Amino acid sequence: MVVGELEIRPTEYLALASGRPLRLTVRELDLLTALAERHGRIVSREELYSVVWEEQYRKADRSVDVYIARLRQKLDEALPGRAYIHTHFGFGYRLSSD
Amino acid sequence: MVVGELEIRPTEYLALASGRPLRLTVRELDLLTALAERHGRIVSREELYSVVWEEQYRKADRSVDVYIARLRQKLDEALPGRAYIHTHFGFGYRLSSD
DNA sequence: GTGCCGTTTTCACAGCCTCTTCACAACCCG
DNA sequence: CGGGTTGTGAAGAGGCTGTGAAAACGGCAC
Repeated sequence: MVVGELEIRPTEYLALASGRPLRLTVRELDLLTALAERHGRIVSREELYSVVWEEQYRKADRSVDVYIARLRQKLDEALPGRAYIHTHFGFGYRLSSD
Repeated sequence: MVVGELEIRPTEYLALASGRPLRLTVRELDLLTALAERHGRIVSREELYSVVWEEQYRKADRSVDVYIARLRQKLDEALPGRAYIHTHFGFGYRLSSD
């Protein structure tokens, strides 16, 4: 699965940025995978939470936001200046290479 | 849902003008969706308010008017010169492509 | 069991964005 | 004209998001 300079191989628990492996935790990789499977689309917190955490989203839960922040940090370390994860206020997040 | 050069996909939180995504807020998208679902018909403020705000319309509330103005601005940026939202004095608003 | 260590979850606060309301201008119609 | 209706910029309040840090959790070695 490829999005811009990102390549994700969920079956190998592996994510690459410009060919270099990212050091991600399980949750981080699951979240990135969920976004990558839906790249270009806006995905709600509800959908992300239900897919990654495999349980009903409790409103006011901030887990998704916290992990989005961590992914952004790691992606920015690997690929400075690129903005892969976009926030859509009131809707959710979107992964894309532009 | 298509009206002229507008395409609206509420389930994806997305509205396109000539294929390009519009940057809308939640309320703006809800209002545009409500108008699009009724395109070609005159829709009263009461109806728009009850659908989008999900509560009883208080007369003299100007929220609908303010959001119509914002939608017009954003639609005109995306599709200059086109007039999609028409005012029917004393009755309400109507969305159409002519 | 106990201690360690990396991960996950929760909390708190700051900053930002949107929504609502207001005020005044412009407009419509008798 | 005159009175009601609509257009719209601006501002404050409230809600949403970003994020560092603390607390809770869980696996592993001893």
